[in-house]
Amino acid sequence: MPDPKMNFELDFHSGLPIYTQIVNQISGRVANGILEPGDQLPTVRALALELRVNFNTVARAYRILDEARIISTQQGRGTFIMDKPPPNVTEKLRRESLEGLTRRFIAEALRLGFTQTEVRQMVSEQIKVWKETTEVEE
Amino acid sequence: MPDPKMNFELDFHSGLPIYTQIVNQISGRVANGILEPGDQLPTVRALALELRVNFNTVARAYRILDEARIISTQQGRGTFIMDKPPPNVTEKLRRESLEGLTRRFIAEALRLGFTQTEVRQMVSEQIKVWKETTEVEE
DNA sequence: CGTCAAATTGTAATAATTGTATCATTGTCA
DNA sequence: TGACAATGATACAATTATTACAATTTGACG
Repeated sequence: MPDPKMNFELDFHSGLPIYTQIVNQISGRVANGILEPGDQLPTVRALALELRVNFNTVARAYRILDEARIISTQQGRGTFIMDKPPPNVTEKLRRESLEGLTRRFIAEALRLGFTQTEVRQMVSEQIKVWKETTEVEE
Repeated sequence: MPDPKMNFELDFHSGLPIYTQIVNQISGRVANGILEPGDQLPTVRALALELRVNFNTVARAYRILDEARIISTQQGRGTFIMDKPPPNVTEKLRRESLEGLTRRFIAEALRLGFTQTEVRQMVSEQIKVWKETTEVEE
């Protein structure tokens, strides 16, 4: 039985690429709350079968959604809706959120026996790496 | 009760295979002395249950660690930490462990929409706070 | 103490499921 | 026609599922 949350309507004559239509429909369902964090999406092959398209096309859509951090694709496990990024919340809450995340990271690193210097250096290094691999940012 | 030495954090979104993450986290704890020679690791089935993965995946990680002489798996008995690897190896393992931990933190923070600058500043701030509350360090 | 059965632990093999990577084909449009 | 995007075909890697098995420990029982 096809997933009721997934009854897509593809328009093969719209000129819009199929993978784009899949991306739009999934992200739309996420935005509407029909798909919620943790929900598992159909496998690339199952959805491809349902939509009568090649599974590579579905995989391409999933990859785009994965890069957009909307879903999480996990080889051998499946694909799942990611947690929503924090809604537009007050600057105070935003800061507290980051503070908690950072405190847990620091505490864990120090608990594991790393020095403050090591942690600082690694953070700088990894931020630099991230910047290089993601082009423009901030 | 989960083993306090074993509170792993798997990142199913990192692209790194699960078994690799398990290998890195265990070898990192060994390199840092959190896990000491003779310590018993959770059984493959127990750790698999805790991490919500198949026990074959844990067994694969244990097998790799066993071949690297970091742990000793003994059928019917369990798995135990072997002697600490030589310093040049532990240094490598230590670094890789911290790198993984840091990458997960940075990825999560940036995913939540924080900028690199915000992350950098918060890390500096929290390290300073930690230093003040724990007196001597390093 | 000695013995045996059950439980526990790691090992192994195999198949199925899932996403990934790469290249080939098709089709559209300038 | 030629270039490029979209799609298809194929092979591959990671994980899961299932099952069976061997070594060891544990505990009951005499």
